[in-house]
Amino acid sequence: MAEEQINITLPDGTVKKVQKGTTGLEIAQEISEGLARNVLAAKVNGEVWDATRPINTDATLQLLTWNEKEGKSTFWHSSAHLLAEALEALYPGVKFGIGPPIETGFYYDVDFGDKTLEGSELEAIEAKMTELARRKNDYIRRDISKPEAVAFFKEKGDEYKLDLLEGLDDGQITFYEQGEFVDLCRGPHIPHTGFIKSIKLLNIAGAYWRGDEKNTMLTRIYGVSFPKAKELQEYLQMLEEAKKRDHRKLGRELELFAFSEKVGMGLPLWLPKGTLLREKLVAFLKKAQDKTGYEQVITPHIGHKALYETSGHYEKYGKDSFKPITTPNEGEEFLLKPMNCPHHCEIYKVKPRSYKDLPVRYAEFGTVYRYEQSGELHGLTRVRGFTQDDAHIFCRPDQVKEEFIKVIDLVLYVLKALDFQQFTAQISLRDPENKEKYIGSDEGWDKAESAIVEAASERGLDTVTVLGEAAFYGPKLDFMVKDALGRSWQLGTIQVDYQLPERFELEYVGSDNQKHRPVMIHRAPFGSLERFVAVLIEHCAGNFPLWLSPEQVHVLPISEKFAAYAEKINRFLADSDIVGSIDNRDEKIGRKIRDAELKKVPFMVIVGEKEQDEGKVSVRRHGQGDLGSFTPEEFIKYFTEAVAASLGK
RNA sequence: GCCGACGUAGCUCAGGGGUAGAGUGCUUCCUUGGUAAGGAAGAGGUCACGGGUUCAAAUCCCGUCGUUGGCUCCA
Repeated sequence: MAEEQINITLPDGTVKKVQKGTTGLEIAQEISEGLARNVLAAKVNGEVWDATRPINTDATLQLLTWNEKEGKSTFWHSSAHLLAEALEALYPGVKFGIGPPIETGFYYDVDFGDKTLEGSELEAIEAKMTELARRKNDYIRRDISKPEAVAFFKEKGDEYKLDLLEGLDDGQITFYEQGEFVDLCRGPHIPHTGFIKSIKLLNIAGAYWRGDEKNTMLTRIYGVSFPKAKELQEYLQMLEEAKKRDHRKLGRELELFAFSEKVGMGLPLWLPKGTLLREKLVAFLKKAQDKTGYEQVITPHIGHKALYETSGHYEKYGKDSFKPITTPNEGEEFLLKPMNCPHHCEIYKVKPRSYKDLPVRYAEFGTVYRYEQSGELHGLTRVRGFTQDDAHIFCRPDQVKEEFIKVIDLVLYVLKALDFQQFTAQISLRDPENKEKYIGSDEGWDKAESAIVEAASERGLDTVTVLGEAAFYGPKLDFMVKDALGRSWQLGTIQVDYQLPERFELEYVGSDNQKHRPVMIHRAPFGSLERFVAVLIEHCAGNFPLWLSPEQVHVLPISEKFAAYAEKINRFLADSDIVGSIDNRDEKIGRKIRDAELKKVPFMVIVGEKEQDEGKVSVRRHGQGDLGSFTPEEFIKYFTEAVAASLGK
């Protein structure tokens, strides 16, 4: 019987005629053996398939290798199955949750019953995985009926897989099998385990089944794997490098901030250099805000409980917050300020407003306190006391979009000035399935959400939209930036709010002489100074832009004989607003230079006999070395230009 | 808050049932120097805290606190 032929279109446009039922891998073999050895999966008509799955219709085909993102994730997904196989071999009777690939690597959620898995056991599991990988077991896909699948996992006693099966339709269910291990899985997978050459199980964590804290906590094992041993080494080295940028380490080394058990967890202490850095950031933003019509206000650190009851924050967060502060007056309760918006609403209300006054923009570097869960605290990125670069814009409904766009521009200006090239603009909307989590009318929400979407698209932002990430009173546009280890943090945020003006009964008189409700825009370009500084430290590895550096120059006398001249130079620099200090330790110049380099001080000014006689200074730049001899005036000029360059980036 | 790991000198870490060690930093002295570590001496630790086991605990066990990797949360 003549076999049916199908047309396979390759990415370069060539069309191959092959027999129906040919696999991606077989086509790869026709192209070259070398390619076939590296094919992990096949993208058939835009869908990622097993390379070994027969193709039965005309199709476009892209062969996926380690170089493609989908190739990697297929590889890691298969690695997760390999982990499960090893676990089942070593710990018979364990039950499995889910085991997906992640951005880098994979994990598997496992229920070990009463046993706790210790970190020391990971090595043995890795060894078992390697052993199983060497067997080059095929990953075999099998369609299975729902009753059969249910029977299989009932027999096995795996309630998690049964739970997953409940959500699947009969006819859509597939099993994958490699070696002794069978899993409920949509696939796709790599052809066989032999591709997995190098495995590292990184850590153990707890994770709730289906992400719900009411459910059982499973043991999550994170790992990463590679087709070559060298790549694992490189990856581990990259992790080591990333650790060097950790803001917690650099914060200590550069004496920027500290924590104290006695003060309390999550309550950062800003050291002099950190404070200077922070104040420079504040001055920078204030200047930008002054130009765009903001007015600074100051509000107290506590407020009547009733203030937050009005705003709705107390109902939403009261249980899990710092408890109210009581007073000698019976029944009087104040809350430590967890956000500035209610205070700013009250400022808006100090006088009647005309439509001609709007928008008003109240800005405050407002320190707030939130009782974050202890397990959430993390360096400066998640703390219990922090300062928001907050502002609230009160405007007419017809001004919302324009104001929102202006704020986007301000945020982009800030990110650009600090050289954050890579960020994600995330539109955070409410979860339509869980509307009870939010306050206010559908109408207000719809208006707010569309204002954000329109403003973002008008500015051509490349956005991702996430449902369920909105604040309880309104949707947000969040600017996300990654830390050294690739964890995403929200920095800037802009929020449109129709609810608080309602709750605080904010009004303005329109041109029709009627009372109207203004709209509120909450915004913070840094987000919080704490988190921003943390991410900034990791971003620049402690080498701050010159204008921002809390230690711009070290004056290094060759010996104490030149202490007076060094003092004179230092004063000269200080008069030009250069932040500097003299290293007058009894050390050789080589040592002083080394220490200044390690402290990442941008400029070193070296003064000895030669300089003193000539009335000059020798200049050395961090990471660049000797720049030669300058008169003090020449150096100031050079320095000033360098500052301008660091700002203009 | 939950699961795991960790907690020894300011910092980085070694050690480990018989009352503590290195490097670095710090102090003092010598040295007065030329572009990434000069030399010597000294001070500094209830081995996070509280219980328990033991003749004996920094070491083993339990609890607490803190840090940390995740989960959940994030106004």
